[in-house]
Amino acid sequence: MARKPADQSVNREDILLAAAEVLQRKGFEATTMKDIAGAVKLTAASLYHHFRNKDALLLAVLEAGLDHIINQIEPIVHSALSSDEKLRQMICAHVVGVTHNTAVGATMVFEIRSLMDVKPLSETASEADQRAYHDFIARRNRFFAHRDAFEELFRFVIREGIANGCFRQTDVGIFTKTLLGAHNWVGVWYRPNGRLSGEEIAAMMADSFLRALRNEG
Amino acid sequence: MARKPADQSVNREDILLAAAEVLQRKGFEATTMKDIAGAVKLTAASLYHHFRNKDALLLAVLEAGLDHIINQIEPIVHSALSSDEKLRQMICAHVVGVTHNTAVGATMVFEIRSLMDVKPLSETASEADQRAYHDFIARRNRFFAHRDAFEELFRFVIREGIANGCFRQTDVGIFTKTLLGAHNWVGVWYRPNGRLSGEEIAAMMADSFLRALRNEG
DNA sequence: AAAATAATCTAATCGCCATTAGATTATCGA
DNA sequence: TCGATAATCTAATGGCGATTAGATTATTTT
Repeated sequence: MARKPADQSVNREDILLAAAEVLQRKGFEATTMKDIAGAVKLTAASLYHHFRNKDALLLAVLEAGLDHIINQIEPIVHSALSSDEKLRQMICAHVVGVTHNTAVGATMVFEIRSLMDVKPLSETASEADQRAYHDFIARRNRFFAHRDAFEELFRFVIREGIANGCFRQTDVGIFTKTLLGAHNWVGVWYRPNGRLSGEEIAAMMADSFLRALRNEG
Repeated sequence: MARKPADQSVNREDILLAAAEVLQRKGFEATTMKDIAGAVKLTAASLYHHFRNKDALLLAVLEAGLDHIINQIEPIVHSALSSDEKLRQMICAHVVGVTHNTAVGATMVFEIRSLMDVKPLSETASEADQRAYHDFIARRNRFFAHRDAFEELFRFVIREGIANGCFRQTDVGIFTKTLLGAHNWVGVWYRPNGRLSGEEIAAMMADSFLRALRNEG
């Protein structure tokens, strides 16, 4: 059967973490396979043992990051808390998540475009390449859908809060975009040794957005 | 003396606008000189008549975008309006600016990193290259300073509003980052034929942020 | 019209980078 | 210990893309 991986060999997850760091620093297009390989002390060729190609590697980084944050936020949505407390916790979880791994956070923000313009398959592609390509596209579309679902979690709670009178009447779509834009941007400017911790920043942001949303009185 | 440019020849500004559009669509690293040249019906080589190299072209795009938005916002800061009215107008001007030219807006957000890792000059560089390089670096640093000054306009008005009791006590730095993150993100999701106009979106966002900031009562 | 300069082109060059081919080495299960 | 498979390596390949060299064409000034 499958052999148990040796302790000193590099595994998929090591590569994903290192790749996120490099991708944040240089951006997808400017990052070479050699850069990523170097970050885990491999040669570029060795990466192809773990990932089909550069696009697949990027997608894997993004998937891992998205899964992680969704797993943190979904339970809050389905809890028995009040809508405003839900939203507060969701904002904190998201912002703290971004500050705890700015690499993945920033990659999620900046490198998604690179997924969009994957070059079409050449005419003369083998059967196997065709299949691999379609698998990739399907997987990518699943990722985008997953990403929309993430945003929908926020919309859901805001809608709920408006319905039960906790929040004022407002345009849910715009408010959600405003919220997520602010969150995403944290990954750009946050510095681990800065004046404030991720938790402090998260609390302040949650405070502001709840003031913006809560009903008067 | 300098010849007056012919009407049918492509000028600097045509190139900047076209370049911003291409850069938004593909990102700096993925954009080739040929792409940009094609957008104004030139060959790649011809671009070098107008710009020293690709980095200089990017910098010129960013400078133009930043100048434009600063020119819109600076007068508001120095007007006689109340702090909250100033902030409302600044938010609207910024967001509308972003929606009116998403190309420049998104480029400002996404491509600045490319300016940061400009490769250092090779050892064997000519006198002229040395000078050109240092000019470029100086110009880039001026751009970054200019960008900080833009952010400072918002901080200034918020501080002022807190001082005169118009706004609640809050962390000015964090609030400003929150605000600008939300604004910048608009360039990512806004679509000209979407449900709402840039002006409508701007008004809603300004409304939310002013609720977040205003003193109670 | 002649000289000067601006704008553009065609045709290299040169290097880098994703990807592949084909070993080689390490680890595990039997 | 043997065979299988995983993990890694070295050494191409093939193409693309920024940049340059050197014409060529267009426009303006005198």
